[in-house]
Amino acid sequence: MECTFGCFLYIMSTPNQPKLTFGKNERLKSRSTIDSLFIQNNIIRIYPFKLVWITNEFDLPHIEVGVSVSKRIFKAAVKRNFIKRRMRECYRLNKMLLYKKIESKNIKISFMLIYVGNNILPYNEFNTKIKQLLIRLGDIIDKEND
RNA sequence: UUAGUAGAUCGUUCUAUCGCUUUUUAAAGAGGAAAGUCCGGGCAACUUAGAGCACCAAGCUUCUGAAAUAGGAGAUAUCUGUGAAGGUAUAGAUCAGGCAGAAGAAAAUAACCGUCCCGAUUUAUCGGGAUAAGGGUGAGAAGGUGAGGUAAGAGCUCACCAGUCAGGCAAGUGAUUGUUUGAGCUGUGUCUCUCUUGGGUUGAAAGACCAUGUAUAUCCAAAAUCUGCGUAGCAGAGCAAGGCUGCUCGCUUUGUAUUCGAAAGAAUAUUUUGGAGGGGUAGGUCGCUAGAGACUUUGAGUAAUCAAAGUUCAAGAUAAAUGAUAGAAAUUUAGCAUUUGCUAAAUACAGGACCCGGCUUAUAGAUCUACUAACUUU
RNA sequence: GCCCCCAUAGUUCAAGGGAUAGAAUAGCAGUUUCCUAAACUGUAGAUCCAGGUUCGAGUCCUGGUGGGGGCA
Repeated sequence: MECTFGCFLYIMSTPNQPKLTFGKNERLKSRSTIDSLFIQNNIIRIYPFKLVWITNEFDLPHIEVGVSVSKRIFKAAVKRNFIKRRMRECYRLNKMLLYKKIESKNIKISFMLIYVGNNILPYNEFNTKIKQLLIRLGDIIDKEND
């Protein structure tokens, strides 16, 4: 509650920023990039998430995100959908953290969020953990490009 | 009132902010099972000269249905339940064939014990025969009870009862039921077998279309070991074949290989370069949502269902949308308090993936109809 | 999404519907040895779950549960 309220204030205070959307072109879809992503195998782990990422050169600063939950751990399709929706929602609300870092660079970052936990955590934990993940990913990309 | 049985229905609602998918830019956006993928169909591709056998499935009657291991209404037998009800089975062969562990004398043309007769002698045993009334076993033991009959017995005979088969009469569309006549016809289960009906295979990752890059079938043209200088040839290196020789080193000739030819050359094959070019990978588009549709009313029918009239149709994603947060209300449960409030908790099973019809399984809670049992009151 | 297969001792595998479900190995106890190993003897341990058919199911039928594989 606290968090969403904060985000809302952030938007109101800086109206020139782009909207917090998460449309079709921001999703990770192509099979070949996913394959190469898992071959490179750059991993960041913060329980209950795992993040696999890769960078490419591109005309604009651009980010592609995919989301995944194992069928082994959660058998019911309802639970899997629920987790994926929450992950997408949390990414959508916090994605400015990453976009700020790569504003001036022509890079395409594509990464995949994988849920590794055994049970469903409450919404606040989702939010804080995904924030941590995005901040750490931004730092790593900064170092590599400088 | 409590506990049940059968059938039918619903399966949280509203507001605000930030988003997602489709597209007509203004709307719409997940179920009764969307699930399991157990049946059946549409649709698509493949195979297609026709027929039969094999194989698989179903098997009481009748109606419905596009069809079905589907549904409705019934029939008979049997099991469960006090009951309302529910489960299961039911084509044919009294006359085809096989099998039935252990137990038991014996599991089907029955003689172990027993009963009876005859003979023998060692006088309490042996041998030969007759006999299914009695005996333990077992899921199942040669229809049951009584009388006659007999050496002893036996459907051997008779009466009654139960069943089977065949015929008649009555009821019913029919399965079947009731009644009557006749035949001494009478063990249980299961499989093979016979008959009738149906079935080609694979599933939207089916299939159709567009097509960048890379490689390449095919066609056309040119060239023929490699490197350097450089476009005339030269130099160097290496390789293959032939010759000299018994063999190696070495020397020498030719230059893509094979065949034809005296030769020039021709044909075929291989490789390279350039051009044309088909299939087709990544990716994309279609298939892809108006259908054996849904709802309401009326009529027919016990019902499944059918007919007519009217109204209405706005999910179409593809690493895969339909959400998140906050607030309010509703329902249930528990506690406090006490008949109306407060507090807390909970609100099931579960998420479309081409579309329909069924079946099966999961499911908090709520509602309606009919019926049953028990208790109470009148 | 569609299609197929499997489930038996701790593990790897057997078992035509028929008596108390078998073998190897691992476990435990004992014998042997100064001790250990090897060897020998004994012992305990199991049909994924729920219904049905049958006189009788590990096996046959139905429905669930779990695991594995294939189709680009």
